[in-house]
Amino acid sequence: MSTSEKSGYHHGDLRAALLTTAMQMLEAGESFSLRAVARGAGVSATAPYRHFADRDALESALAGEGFRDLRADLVGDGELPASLDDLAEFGVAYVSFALRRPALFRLMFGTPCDDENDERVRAAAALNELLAQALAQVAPGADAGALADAGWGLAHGLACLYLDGKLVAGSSGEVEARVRAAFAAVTANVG
Amino acid sequence: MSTSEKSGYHHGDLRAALLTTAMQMLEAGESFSLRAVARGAGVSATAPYRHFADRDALESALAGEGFRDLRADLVGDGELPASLDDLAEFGVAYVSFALRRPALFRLMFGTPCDDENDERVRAAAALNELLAQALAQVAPGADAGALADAGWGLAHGLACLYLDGKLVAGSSGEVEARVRAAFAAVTANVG
DNA sequence: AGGCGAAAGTAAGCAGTGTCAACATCGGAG
DNA sequence: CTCCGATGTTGACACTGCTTACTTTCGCCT
Repeated sequence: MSTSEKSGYHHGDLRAALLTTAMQMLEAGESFSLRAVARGAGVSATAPYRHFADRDALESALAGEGFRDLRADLVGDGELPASLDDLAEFGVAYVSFALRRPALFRLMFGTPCDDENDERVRAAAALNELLAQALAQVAPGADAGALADAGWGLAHGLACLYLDGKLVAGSSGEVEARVRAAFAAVTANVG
Repeated sequence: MSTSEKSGYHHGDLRAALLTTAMQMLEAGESFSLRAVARGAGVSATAPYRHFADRDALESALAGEGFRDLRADLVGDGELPASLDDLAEFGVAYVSFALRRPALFRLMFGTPCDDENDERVRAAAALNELLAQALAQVAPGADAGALADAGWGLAHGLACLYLDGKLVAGSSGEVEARVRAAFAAVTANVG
């Protein structure tokens, strides 16, 4: 009870509270409105405008969190992939993230990106760099750029297609298996 | 002037007119509203409800058109790909479609799919089947399913990433080149 | 301590949206 | 010719993002 509800008028840390409730709505349901977020934080409809320029700014902040979380998921055990098999696990983790937090994933990628939000751009760039490093380490000989594009593209594409139900699998275990198979089919003799 | 404006009250072929204006808005700007579409067709705000259950139904119909158009683009010259190089051209065409008609592409894939729209589902399935056929023909020996997943996933992922600006290229020619390179990096020794 | 400016919140309101219910109009089958 | 069902219209409701103007509170300076 350090940074919360001090007086009833001034919230204490509204910005964080708004991000939290917005993220919860994203995880639970699907869409959210600024007004609903404000309501959830127990605050008037226009209060969020003291902390976010507009709806897009809130969404960008959430997307930034999303990129950091995704990066954390990918790098989970703290090691970059050292082999092509490890690379496939990157893909599996990427797709799992998308399926586990679909609304967030859509927010991160589905929206036309306003490239004016520093935090969001930086978080996305960090993710990009992580993938490039991983790829370069796995296949030092090959065309690193093209391979990085392909790796990210494949993971991202599978994530989107499973998310949209364009590709269908019964269980999450089956999804993982098929993602591994797709990576295997393609990395068969690379490097 | 065969199927248009007969009396001023009854439109003649509102459903088609709505789809046309909605598609035009999609091509030109970004988003559209049911009301704006109705306005564009010169009709009251609620008239569309005689032809579409709700906004989603209109969007699904547009998405259906999109899937058919995409299929036509991919199969343009009338031939399925006979080699891996041809397959890369599939990917190039896929990405080009996404970049040429971004709003439509987002509508087709970005929206949580309501799988109750027959037309849309059928159109998407047709596209899926086309890709599977193509892949099976190119690499008859390999794991056809996994390869089809990988091919579609790679094309789709690159399309999304370029569309969102997560991958950046100066000209459309450069995009094409990088898509080809990504496919090449990955299909190097497949089959 | 006290007061004062800025920060953080509220209230009222505008334009726009998706959708519903009730009403108007017209073309075509009987 | 008449009437009925398909097609369009009007009006309204609840909701949204956002602006403007007002109020409350915090914290710093003297």
